[in-house]
Amino acid sequence: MGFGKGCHLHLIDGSAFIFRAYHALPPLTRKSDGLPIGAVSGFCNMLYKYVEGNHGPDAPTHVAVIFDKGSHTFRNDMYDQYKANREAMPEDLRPQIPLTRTATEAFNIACKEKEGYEADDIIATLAVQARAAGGRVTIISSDKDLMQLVGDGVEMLDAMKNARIDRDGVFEKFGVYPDRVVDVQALAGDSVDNVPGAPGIGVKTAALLINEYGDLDALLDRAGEIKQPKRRQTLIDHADQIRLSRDLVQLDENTPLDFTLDDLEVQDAKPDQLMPFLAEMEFRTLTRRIADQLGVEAPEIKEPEAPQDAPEAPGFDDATYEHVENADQLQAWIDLIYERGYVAVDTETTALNEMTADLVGISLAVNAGHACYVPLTHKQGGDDLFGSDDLAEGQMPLETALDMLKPVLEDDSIVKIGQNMKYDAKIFARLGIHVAPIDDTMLLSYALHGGLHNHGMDTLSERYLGHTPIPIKPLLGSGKSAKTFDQVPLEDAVKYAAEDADITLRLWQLLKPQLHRAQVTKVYETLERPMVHTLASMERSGIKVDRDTLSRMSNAFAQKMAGLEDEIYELAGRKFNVGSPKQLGEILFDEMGIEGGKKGKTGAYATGADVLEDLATVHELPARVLDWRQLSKLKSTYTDALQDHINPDTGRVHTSYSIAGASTGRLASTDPNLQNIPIRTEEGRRIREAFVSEPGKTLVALDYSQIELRILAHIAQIPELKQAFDDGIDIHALTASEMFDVPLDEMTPEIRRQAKAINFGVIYGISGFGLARNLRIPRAEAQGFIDRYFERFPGIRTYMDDTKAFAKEHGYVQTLFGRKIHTPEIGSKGPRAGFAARAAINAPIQGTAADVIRRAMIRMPAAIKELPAAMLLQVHDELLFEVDVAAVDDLIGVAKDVMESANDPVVHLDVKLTVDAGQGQNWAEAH
DNA sequence: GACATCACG
DNA sequence: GACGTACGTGATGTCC
Repeated sequence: MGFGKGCHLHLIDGSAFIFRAYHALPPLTRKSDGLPIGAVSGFCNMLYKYVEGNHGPDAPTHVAVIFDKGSHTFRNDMYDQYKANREAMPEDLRPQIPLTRTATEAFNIACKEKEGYEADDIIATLAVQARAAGGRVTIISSDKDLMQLVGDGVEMLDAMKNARIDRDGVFEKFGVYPDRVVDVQALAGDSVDNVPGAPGIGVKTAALLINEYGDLDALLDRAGEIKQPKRRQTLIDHADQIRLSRDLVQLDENTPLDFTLDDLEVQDAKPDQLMPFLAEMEFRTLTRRIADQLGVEAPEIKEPEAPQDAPEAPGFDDATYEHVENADQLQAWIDLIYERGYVAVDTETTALNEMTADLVGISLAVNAGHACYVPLTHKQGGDDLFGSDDLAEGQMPLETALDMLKPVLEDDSIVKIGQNMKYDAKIFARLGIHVAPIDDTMLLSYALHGGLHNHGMDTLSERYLGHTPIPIKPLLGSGKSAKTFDQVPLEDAVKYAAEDADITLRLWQLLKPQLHRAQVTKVYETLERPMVHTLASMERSGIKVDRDTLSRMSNAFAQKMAGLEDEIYELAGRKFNVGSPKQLGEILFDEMGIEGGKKGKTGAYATGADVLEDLATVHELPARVLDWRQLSKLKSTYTDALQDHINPDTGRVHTSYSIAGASTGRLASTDPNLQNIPIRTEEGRRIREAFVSEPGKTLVALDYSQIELRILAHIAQIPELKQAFDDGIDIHALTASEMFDVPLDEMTPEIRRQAKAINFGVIYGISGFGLARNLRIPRAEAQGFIDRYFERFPGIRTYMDDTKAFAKEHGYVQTLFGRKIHTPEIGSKGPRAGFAARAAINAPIQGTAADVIRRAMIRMPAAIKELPAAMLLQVHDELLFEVDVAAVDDLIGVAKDVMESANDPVVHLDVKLTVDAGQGQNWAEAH
C-alpha cells in the first residue's frame, strides 16, 4: 500500500530506547559467554511491548526505528563544541549497539540510520514527507528537540508515561507553539547538547521574548527596544551565537534518504527470523513469551551448566599458564580472545618508569585459570656474571608479536582489562599501539572501595581472591645485585607474569558486576576509566625543564647554605648536623638551655617550623636554621632532584599521576611530584622559572578560583556566600565583614586574614584548638570565632552534623557526582573518631572539586584537538597547557569554557565556577 | 623502614 | 573530664 491519506506512520527514536533500556536494567550478561546484553534485553522487551500494544483502531500502517550513526554530524562542522559535553558511551554498552539493529530487523521492523545525520533529522524528514502525503505521524520519543515537528497530524508519544504530546502539550513545555520552539531553544540553549544559546536566558524568558516580538529574527532586529538593560545587552552581544544555536537545534527536514515511506509498511514478525535471534541472545523468558504469542515452538536454549562444558574456575594451584613461543601459539590465543570479546593484559618491562622502561613480555588471560606469557626480549642467562645480550631461546620476535597483537589491542569490540592500565597503555603507546577500549581493575576497586584500602594488585588479590600473588622480589633480587625482568629465567617469568594476568581477569569478573549494585557505574565510567588515556597522554607530553637554570640555583643554594652553616656553628658553639632534628633539639634545649622544649611521642624534641618560629624571638640560631632548612629543601627536593628526572630522549620531565591514590578522588603526582613545586615564598617560586615552554610556544595556566569554598557554599546552602560569589566579592573579606560586623570598605588585612583562616578551617572540619594554633591566638578566642561563624552561617553546622550522621549510618560519604569515600573509622572510640569525622566533612568538598576538574580534563582533549596545544599538568585546581604563541587566546577561550562548565550537565551548582588565566614563557610567569 | 620535616592545593 | 586535633598528598634526610 502506498503511503497516503488514512495511513499512520510511527517513528521510534531508537537511541532513546537503548539508553532507557541500558539504565533501567542491571548489567546482565549472556550466560554462556558473559557478553553484556542488558540493554539489548531491555530494548527487545520494549519493542515487544510496543508491537503488542499496536492492535487497536489507532494501529500504525507504517513504522520505522531510527538510530543515530557516527558521532560526527554536520552540526559539528557548524560548531565544534556541539555535544562536546556528552559523556563517553559506557564500555559495556558499546558492543550492544549493533545488536539493537539486528534486534529491530529480527522483529521485522524497518531500521534506518544515516552517516553524518542524527536520528532526529531522519525523523523530521520522514514526518514532513508523511504529513505532505496526507498521513498521520506519531513520534515515539520524549526528546524535546523533536517537539518542533508537532502539529498538522504529527504528535509525539512518551512511551514511558504513555502520554501523547500535541500542540498544546508543546505549549505547556515551551510556552510557544511548535513553529516557534526552535526560536526558544536557540535563546535558552541546552547544556546537554552544549548548545550555547544566550547566557542567562532560560526557557521562560525566551518564550516571553518570542511571544512579544513574534519570532527570533524580529527579536534580534529589535533587540535595542528591550527594556531590561542586562537582557538587551545579552541579545545584542550574542546575536551571532544565538543564530548559530538556532541552526544547531533546527532539524534538517531534507535529509537525503535512500528509501521511501512505502518501504516502511508494517509487517508481521517472522518467527523463523525472530526466534533464532532471541534464542541466540539467550533471553529465556522473552523467547518463550513471544513463541507462545506467535503460536510457534520456542527454540531450546542450552544451559551452559554441564560441568564438562564450563568447569568451576580452577584455583590458582590448578591454573594452566602457557608459555607462548611462536606465532602459531599466539594466533591460537588471539582466536580465543575474539571468541571471548575480552582479555586481561599485563606487560612486563625492564623498569618501573614507563617512560624509560622497555617491553620484555606480554601476558594474556581469557578465563580464570587460563593464561599465558609471551616472552619477547628475555636475555640469555649464563655463567657470565654480567649476563649476555643474546636473546634467550623460546621467544618469538618482538615485531611479529606486536604486529599480531596490535589489531586486537586496538579492536573496538575487544575489551582489554588491566590492573593499572595506564602503565601498560603507555608502554604500548610508545610502540605505536593505542590500546582501547580498556577496563581497569584498580579503578573498579577505587570506585567501589575508595577509602577502605589501597588498590594495588597484592591487596586486591588477597582481599577478594584469598590468594597471595607470587612476589617479584625473589625473582629480581634487591640492592646492587638486582636484576631486571628480562634477566629472569623464562620458566619463572611465565609463572609470575601469567599469574598477574589471571588475577587481573578474576578480579574483573568479580568486581565489574558490583558497580551497578553499589551505584558507582557512572563514577567509574565518567570519572575513572576515561582518565587512563587522558593522563597517559599528559604524562607522555611531559614539560620542558631547563637544566642550566636548576643547576645555577643549586650552586647558589649550596653557597648560601655553607654560609649559614658557619653562622649556625658559631651560634651553637660547635659543629653538628644541621639536617638532624635530633641533634638540633639537643643543642637548643639541652646544651643552650632554651626553655620550652617539648618532646614528641618518640622522646625527641620537636623542632618543626612552628616551634623554631616561636624560638626565633629569643635567639638567632633558630632563625638561621629555618633559613637553612628552606634552602636545603629547595635544593635537595627540587633543584637537584628535578635535574635527575629530565628524560634524556625528550629533554622533558614526565611525572606519573596516580588515579587511585588519594581517597577523595584527587590525583597524586609522583616521580617526580609536580604538584608541590614551590610558590609560596619568592625564593621557592623562582624554581618555576625552570619550567619553560618550547621556542614559539607559551605556557598557559588556568586555575579554578576558590573552587572548594564555592562547593561548600552550594552544598551547605549559604545564601550570603553564594551571593558574594555571584557578585564577585572578595569572599574572605565578606566572611570577615559578616563575622566581625566590619563594613567591607573598612576591612583591614588582619581581620581578613583571620576570616580566611576560618574559611579554610571550615573546609577541613574546624576545631577550636586547630584554629587557635593556626592563628596563634588563645583557644577560647578561636572558639569564639567559630561560634560566631556558625551563628552567621547556620548551614555550615547543619552540613557538618548531617555529613557526620550520614557517614556513621552508611560508612561512607559522597561527592555531588556520586563518588563514594568510605569512612571505616567513623565509629571508632577515642581520637580516631575525631580524625574520621573531620575527614568525612572534608571529603565531599575536596572530592567534588576533584570530580569537577577530572571532568574538565576528560573533555579537554576533544575540545582542544584543533588547536596546536597540549595539556601538560594538573595541580588539583589548576591545569597547565603548552600552546603555540599564535593560539594562546583561542586555547584560553576553549579551555576556560570547558573548565567552567565541567559540572554540566549532571550536577547543577548554585554558584558559578570561575577560572583565572595566566600565560608566560615559564611557569612562574604563567601563574 | 619509621619518623620528622616541609613542599603543594 | 580527658583524649588529641585542621583536610589531602609525596620526597627527602636522619637514625636505628
